[in-house]
Formats: sequence, C-alpha cells, structure tokens
Amino acid sequence: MTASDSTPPADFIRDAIASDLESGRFTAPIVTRLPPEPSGYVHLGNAYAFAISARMAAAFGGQLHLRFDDTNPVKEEQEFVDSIQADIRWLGIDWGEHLYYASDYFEQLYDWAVVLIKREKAFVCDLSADELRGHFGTLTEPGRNSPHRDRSVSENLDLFARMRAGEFDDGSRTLRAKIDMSSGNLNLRDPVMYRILRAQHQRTGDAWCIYPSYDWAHGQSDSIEGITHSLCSLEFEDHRPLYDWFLDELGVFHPRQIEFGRVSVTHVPLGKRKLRVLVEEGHVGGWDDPRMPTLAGLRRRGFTPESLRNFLERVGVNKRQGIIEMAFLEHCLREDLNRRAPRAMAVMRPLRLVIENYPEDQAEELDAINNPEDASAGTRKVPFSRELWVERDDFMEDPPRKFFRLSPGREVRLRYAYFVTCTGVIKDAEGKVVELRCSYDPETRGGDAPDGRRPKATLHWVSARHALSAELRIYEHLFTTDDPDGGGDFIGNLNPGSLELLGDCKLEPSLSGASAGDHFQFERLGYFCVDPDSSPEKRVLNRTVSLRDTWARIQKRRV
RNA sequence: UGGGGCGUAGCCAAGUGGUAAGGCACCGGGCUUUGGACCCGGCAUGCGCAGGUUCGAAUCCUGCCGCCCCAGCCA
Repeated sequence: MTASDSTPPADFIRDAIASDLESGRFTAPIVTRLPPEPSGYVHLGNAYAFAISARMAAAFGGQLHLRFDDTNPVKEEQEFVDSIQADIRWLGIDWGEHLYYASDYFEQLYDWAVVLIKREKAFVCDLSADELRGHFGTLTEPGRNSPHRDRSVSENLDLFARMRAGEFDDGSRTLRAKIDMSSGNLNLRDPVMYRILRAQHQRTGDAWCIYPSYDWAHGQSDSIEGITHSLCSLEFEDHRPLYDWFLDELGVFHPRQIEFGRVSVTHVPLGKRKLRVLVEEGHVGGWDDPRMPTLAGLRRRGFTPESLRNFLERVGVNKRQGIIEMAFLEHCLREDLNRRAPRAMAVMRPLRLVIENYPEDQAEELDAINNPEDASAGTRKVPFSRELWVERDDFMEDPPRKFFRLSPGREVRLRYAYFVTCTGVIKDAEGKVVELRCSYDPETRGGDAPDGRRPKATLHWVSARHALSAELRIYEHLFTTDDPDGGGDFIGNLNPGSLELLGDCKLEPSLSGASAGDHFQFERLGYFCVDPDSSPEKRVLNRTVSLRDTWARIQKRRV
C-alpha cells in the first residue's frame, strides 16, 4: 500500500468526532489544536500528536489552531517558539491565522480565578512546596486539608490580589482549587492554580509574577478558542476530571478531550529531557543534528515531509503505547525517495582502477538514466576515461562464494559504461591493495555485450579526472538499544559509531550545481542530501538512509 | 491495599457474536545494466491466562496475570 492509494482506517477518535457531530453535541466546523510548550524542538512524538489533530480537522473540514502553552517562563524560550513554527510548517501542517498563546489569556484566567474564589472554590494557601507535599498524602493514603483552606472570601481576594501585586516571595503562596484532598485521583487534591514566580516571560516580560499552572490554563484556553475536540496523549486522561471541574464551575464552553496513546521509535529517545541532555552535553551537534529525532534533525538528514506524514499516518491511532521499529520509518522514507530522488554515482571509499587498454588521453560521455522510476526525469551525460574510482568494497582478492563483484580475473559491468576484467592488483608495502589494473571490452559500450554475456555484478564508478571531491557523513542509530527512553544507562547506550565522516569521497561532475537540501540516490549506496555546511569548495552530503542491501544481509548471516 | 489506561505474530495494526485484514521485518522464488526498485509466495488451528454464556466468542460475563501513567508551585 502506498501513500496515495491508502485511505486511513477510521480510528476511535474519528468515530467519536463523527458521532458528536451526529448527536449535535458539537456543530461543524470542529476545531482542534496543537498545544506545544516552547521548551524544546519538535520531535517525532510531538509530530505524531500534531498530525492527529491536523488530520482530524482536515477530515471534517474543521479548523486547526496552534497555541503555545507558555505558562512556565523558566523553561520557555523564543528560539523554541520560532523553531516549532518553522518545523510544523515544514511538515506541511497549516494553522492559517490561528496562532495563539496561553499567555494571551492570562488576564482572563486571572479574572476566572477571582470568580472561583468568590464562589469559595479556590483559596490562597501559605504552605511551602515541602509542606504541601507533606499534606498531599500518597497513592494509597488520602491527603490532609491545608490549614488555610477555610479562609474567608475577602481574605482570599485580598491575598490573591497581593500575590499578583508582587508583595510575596516566590514560592511562598499558591492559589489552590478547593476540590477533594481524599480523592483517589491525585489531580483533584486541591491542585495548584497559581504559583509566584519572578521570571522574564518571552511574551509578557515582567508583567506578571504569578503564573497559572498548565492544568488551570489549558482547559480554559481551549474553551476560549472554541476548541471542540482537544486531542492529547494518555497521561492527561486523569487530568480530564479536573478540566471538567474547572469548566463546569465556571459554566463556560466545554470542549471534549480525547486521549490517545503516544508512540516512540526504536533506537532513539523522544523524552524532552533526554534530547536536551544530548544537545547540552554535546553528544550531538545540536537540535538539528542529523541523528536527532527532531524535525530539524530529520530535515537536515534528508527526510521529506511527505515521507514523515505518511509514516505518522500509517502508524495508526489508538490507546496503546507502541514502540515502532526504526525500520518502518526508513521504509516510508525509501518508498518516497525511490520515486523522486535523481540517481547519480558517487564513490565512498575510492580505489583507483586503471584500464590498461583504454587510451591515455581519451574521454567520452556516456548516457545515464536520471531516475528509472520516473521517465520524465530524463538522462544525463557521465564522463568516462582511463582512470576511474571504484568502491573499495567492490573488490576482493579472495572472494567468498556469493561475492559477485570484482576480483582477479573476473569481469563485471561498469554501469552505463563497459565491461572490465581485473587483470592485476597493485599493493603497497603493507600489502594493502592500492590500485586495480583492468582491461575493457570496447564492444560493450553502454553496458551490453553483443554476444549476450551478462556479468553478475554492475558497479558504480566515477572518472578520476572528472571527479568532484566531497565529504560524506554516514549515520547509524544514535543508540545501540531499542528503547533508550526506557530505564538503564542512557548516555552509556549511545552508539559510538553513529557518525562516520568519509572525507575523501568522489562524485560524478553533474553534482557540481547541487545545493543544500537537494536529494540524490547514489546508486548502490543510498540516499544522500546536501548538508547546509556544504560549499563549492567543500561539498558535504549526509547519507539519509542506505539502500536495502542484500549483500550486507548475506554477510551478516555468515557471521 | 488508591485512581486511570492498555494487552491480537519479532514490530505497528484492523477486527465491535459468524469462524483472525493490511503494513514493516524475516524466509523462499521471479525479474533486473543499482545485490536497489518491482512482482509472486510463505509467515497467529490463534487473539495475556483460566473458567463461563452461546449452535458459534478476539468480540459478551467472571476471576486472575502482565505492562504503562499519576504523589512538580513541569507540561
């Protein structure tokens, strides 16, 4: 099944929205929202969630909002506000004019808090964080009421106003909802609505020294925006009774929250904290390091937004928490790149090959197909000459049974060029092969023999005289373990071989005009993407993903 | 020993009482001027386990087991 002919199966969220529309609980258009906190870069897990909300809005002809949940100024930064928007847009998700911030609603939230105080549903609590913890109870034991729980409305009003006015120290008081300290649902044990915090907020500056908690801000923000379906991940399921309580006490528009299971991907962490550690401790080059599961990293690596969207959709939506194999992500990527990436020839680990019977000063232009999957991509000319670069791995002096490539005395085809036969091997003092001597058959120009003989292997090559040099960056899994988000030693499981720099690679000359972000398939090697670090003086490409490699699998089996 | 959620193949996932879709991975074969792509075939007598209801159960009932989330003035 491919992206174009797949119709995503109805999932439980789709069903729920459809029945809400049918029952009249909500009237079209539905409104969903993406609620990122600007405290990190967008990663695959976020993208999965965003794609669900975007898809639902699209499926029902609804509206999509982007709202930054910027209720904690100590964690949030403008850099993230900017990168998140750029990355979501790159993914192909469009929120139109509907960009909002929870901080847009700080004044309204404050007013609503006053309403709850007046209705004796909220109170100012003087307990410190530690003291509060002492009153909170445990999973199995109920908590105890705050000694300040029964303050008068007027005292609460006065204290709350003075909290806002900055009369009290950070952390010295909170505003708490008055619900039920004995609830089995911990979220209902008189949760904190406001804390005192003197920090520069990236949008409101120092206008506030009290900030609403996420739980207090979230549901009301949805309500203000008229969100009909607030889709989020499972860990908020037991917060829903709290959101319901706030909304009902306030008597305002009541969105429906539906929770789904989040997904993760093997060999890479998606926890925000862990990604931050990787960046801050320098284990990777930054948030956009091509090994990172961030959209910025994946983009730089060479992922296309189409392949990612397709992946995100094919994973499905339900309430399980799946760990998807990286191989599936790679499959979706290859499927897309196979159709669109122009082919070219490049040599990663060059080995000189000299054709002894080819004239010294001769050169010719051979026709090569740009993309066998797309006839409209046309053909190009590739220069050929006496001295070539071929892949070191394509030669073995003493080949095992299933090795079809070059070895002494064996004939192979050079793609789009000629058949060559290895006639000699030149070694250095250490015995390392440094050059191959070959003869070619002039009758096989273009790659076909008049007598119909067919070599078992076709090799890629680059004319030494015409070659462009380049650095290729080869990536492997960032972690050696399936589940770096799980327990155990996190940093200790980093894959020391996740990045290999190949500094002496050779490219066919047609690549001279390639610019950052261009995708190619280097035949027999994999898909590559020009890195932003690349310049005409120093070309740099990232290997996005290798081609499926049957030979490598055979070798692996023998080990 | 509280509350919430989830268990279908190595992974993802359909299935909502009528006899286990599909994809990835893997295995076999075809085709091939990329050991790529593509094509064909194989891959759960079985749906966490045990009972029960029923002509019939992954689907309903009961009990058990396992896993995840919650005790931030994080989101």
